[in-house]
Amino acid sequence: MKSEEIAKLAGVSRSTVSRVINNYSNVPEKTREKVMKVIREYNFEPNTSARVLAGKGTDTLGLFLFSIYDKKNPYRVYGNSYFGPFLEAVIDVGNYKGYYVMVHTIYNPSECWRIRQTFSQRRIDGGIVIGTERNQEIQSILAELNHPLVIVDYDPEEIKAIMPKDAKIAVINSNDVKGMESCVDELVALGHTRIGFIEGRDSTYSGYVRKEAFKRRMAYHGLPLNANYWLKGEFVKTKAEAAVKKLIKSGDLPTAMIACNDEMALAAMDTFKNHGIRVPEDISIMGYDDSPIASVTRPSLSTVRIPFYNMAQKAVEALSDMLEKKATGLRHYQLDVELIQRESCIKRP
Amino acid sequence: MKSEEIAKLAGVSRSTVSRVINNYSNVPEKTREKVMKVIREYNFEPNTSARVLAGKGTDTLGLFLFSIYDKKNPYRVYGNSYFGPFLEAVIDVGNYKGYYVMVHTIYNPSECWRIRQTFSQRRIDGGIVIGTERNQEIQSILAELNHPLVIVDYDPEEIKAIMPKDAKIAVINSNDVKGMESCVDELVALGHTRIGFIEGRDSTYSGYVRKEAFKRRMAYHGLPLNANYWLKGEFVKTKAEAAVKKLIKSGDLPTAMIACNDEMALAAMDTFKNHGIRVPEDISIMGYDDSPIASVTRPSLSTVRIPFYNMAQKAVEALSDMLEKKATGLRHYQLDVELIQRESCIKRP
DNA sequence: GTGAAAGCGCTAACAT
DNA sequence: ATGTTAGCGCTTTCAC
Repeated sequence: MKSEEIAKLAGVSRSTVSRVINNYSNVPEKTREKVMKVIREYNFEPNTSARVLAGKGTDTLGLFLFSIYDKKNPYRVYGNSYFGPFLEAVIDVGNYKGYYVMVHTIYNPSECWRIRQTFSQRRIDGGIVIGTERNQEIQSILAELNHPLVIVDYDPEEIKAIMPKDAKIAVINSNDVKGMESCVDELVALGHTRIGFIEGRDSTYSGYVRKEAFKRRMAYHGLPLNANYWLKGEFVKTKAEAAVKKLIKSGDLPTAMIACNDEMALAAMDTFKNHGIRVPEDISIMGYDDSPIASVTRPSLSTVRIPFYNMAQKAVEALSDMLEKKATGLRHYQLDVELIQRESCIKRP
Repeated sequence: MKSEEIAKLAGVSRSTVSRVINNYSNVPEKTREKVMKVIREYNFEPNTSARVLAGKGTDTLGLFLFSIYDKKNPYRVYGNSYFGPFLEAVIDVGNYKGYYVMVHTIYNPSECWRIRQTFSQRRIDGGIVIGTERNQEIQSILAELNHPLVIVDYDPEEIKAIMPKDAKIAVINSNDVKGMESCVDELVALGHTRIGFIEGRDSTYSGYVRKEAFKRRMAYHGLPLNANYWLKGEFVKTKAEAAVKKLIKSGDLPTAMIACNDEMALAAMDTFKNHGIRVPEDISIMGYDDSPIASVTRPSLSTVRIPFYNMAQKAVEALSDMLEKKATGLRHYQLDVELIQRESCIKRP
């Protein structure tokens, strides 16, 4: 079924059918209804490719998830507390606003060209990128991209530096400084002074900001940074586990630790428990993200809640604004976070 | 940049560029290289809409997730153990095979038309549907659909009945009979005789099959079905919680319960614990799915592992086979499941 | 207010 | 082996 047949059946021309489909104002109600009747009767839907080729948008958004996880692990993206709820929200809000959503996973900076390809093939009108690490590949893609794009978790200053002035781009972050400060403050309030830290990744904006915020907040409270208590976890379970084992072997433990995500916090809890070190009695553990597991594990995990759903919502809205030309240039949104007190952090023993 | 410009720069005609892009055999290596050089230099990507309009496929798969969850809950799909890993795997395997993946969430049978629309607009070549309940809407969509489709968790007999004989369709299930039988067998082996059951949804194929399998296996072991131990959970946390509360209030508890998914099992565990009933010391709890939370909660959850990743993989492969015309008619695949013994089920007290 | 006709960028049948 | 040409189904100027 094509518009020409609809036209014939309704006794009008293709142009009129097109006008009806696109809600042109200069079609009298009577004609419109006559055409709509035929359209409904035959469940006619215009061919998207033809519309796009003739100049319309695709009404499709591209979502690009950068995964740092092992390709073999079936839960790698959904274990990742970011992606699950975020993806869901993008699809939700996107569909609600009338967009189709195309999803890609990118496992490696060398696959960044997929972003450019998807745009070049005119498959999408705009894109959302999340989980990107800072590297040459993504930077060169961004610098040359001339389509609306939303980047989640990225340094807005760097974007400003590499993007052309008139690029339609939005950056969305959560308040990592406040989040990490509230972690330190909470542990300090509980009487802890020997506080350990499990780093994320420096190449990630949030990983970097959380690390810096931790250092500054510790100094603010006049607390020392003990190199032995500083673990490199890279946001990954196995790395955190290995680092915690080394810490335990050293025989010198802090009374509390902050992990840069829930997954590492969980790995730390399990490792401590397996070595007969009780959580939270012997050591308090603070997570970050408030992923679904945080409330389910025992002891439940004190953590910082990132408003993933709201961030995704904001992302789609920002993209939609840029697509409808309501917005140009660089915009930056920072969403608020919240400390969630649960069982894994208690008063210093 | 369009193929005509590439042609001019390479000193050939558009047809030759097209032949190179589509890997036609009758292009000599020398010409191919000459054209490819220009294509690479300009990062040329052919316009998808034009290709589709000219008769090529979209190389896009549609994934339709039917969610029974509350639209307000940000984790509703990812809390759903099915969707997270499944979605991930479809994107993964799909991308790997060179397909783009478009994802939709459907919250209501009345939104089923979105499936037909996406096909009618020629946005996708084939579709995968998961989580569908049996109802008029989906049946009429299926009956009229003339594109390759994969349905996960659906009654193959019904499909056979409503679909035209030559329809390209595949049904993928996991072995729910075996899964539920192994649950009952395990509890019986642990000495339990008073075994309760938290139902899923009858309108769901897996929900129905698990229920029937439970009844039959109890009879097989000569065990009674106590109406008081039979709870309606509808696969949903809150319903399971309410039903368990009622059970507790009755004062008559079984020594073990089987829930039709992990989420309800978790809700049951929490509810029992909150009422001072110990799991597993006072009552054993068996889940179903082996979602990410199952191994993380304490006590960890004994459950049946559904091979989500493999099912998704199979789904994409089956779809791909149908798209490449290697397969026609109805195919049915049933994947194997595995009982996972953890801490929530122990010998009868 | 409505129709005729050009054109979007590509593929494929045909011609050479 | 390569170029020419006719569409694919729609939108959109331009006439009337």
